[in-house]
Amino acid sequence: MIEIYSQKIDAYWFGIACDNHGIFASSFGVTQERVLTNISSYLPFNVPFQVFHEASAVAKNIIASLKSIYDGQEVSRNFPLVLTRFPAYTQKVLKATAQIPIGYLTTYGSIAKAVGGGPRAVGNIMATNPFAPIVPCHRVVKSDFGLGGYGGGLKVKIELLRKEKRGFLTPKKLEVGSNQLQVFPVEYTLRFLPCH
DNA sequence: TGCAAACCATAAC
DNA sequence: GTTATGGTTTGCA
Repeated sequence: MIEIYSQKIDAYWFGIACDNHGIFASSFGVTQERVLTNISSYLPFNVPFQVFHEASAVAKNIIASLKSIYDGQEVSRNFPLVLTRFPAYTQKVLKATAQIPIGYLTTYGSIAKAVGGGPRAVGNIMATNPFAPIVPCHRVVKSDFGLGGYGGGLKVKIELLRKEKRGFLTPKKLEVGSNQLQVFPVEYTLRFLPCH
């Protein structure tokens, strides 16, 4: 049985769907309804689930981490994401995205270069990211460092990136699989925005 | 700048 | 099987 929990912390609702294997989906947003429908849309249709009013200790803990991520803080914990139900390519893209460190971002095209496939395919996977904000799809932008899109609205994407500013100056390369993923300081995108 | 065409994995039919 | 759909990219005027 998959259990869904949601909880409001400050201005946002955070929610997760999990069982004892791990996390099936996570989400955050302004309204509880939005978060819950979003999460349930990512669940396998043939698996029963139940929405709980009170979060368990484990769930509360994970939700607290989601809030920390939203606040732009470093969260050093291993989230047990259940990825196996997704196509192999989708898994590769999600894993690569998960490796982007705070303070950096990359482009749809860079991910495509690192894991194969094309930029549009990567964009599609970002658009349906079941693990926001654990898999930081807000750290993926266009090749010209324009914002691209964001499920929760571009305002939120900007908000997150601003909080993640760490003052890094130069791009660097990450090892993903047998290839490399180029990442850039978030300032590369923020500098184009008003009042950065 | 702006536009058109190429690109590519998925999901929906 | 086929088609439609993008959170893209690149090239060219």
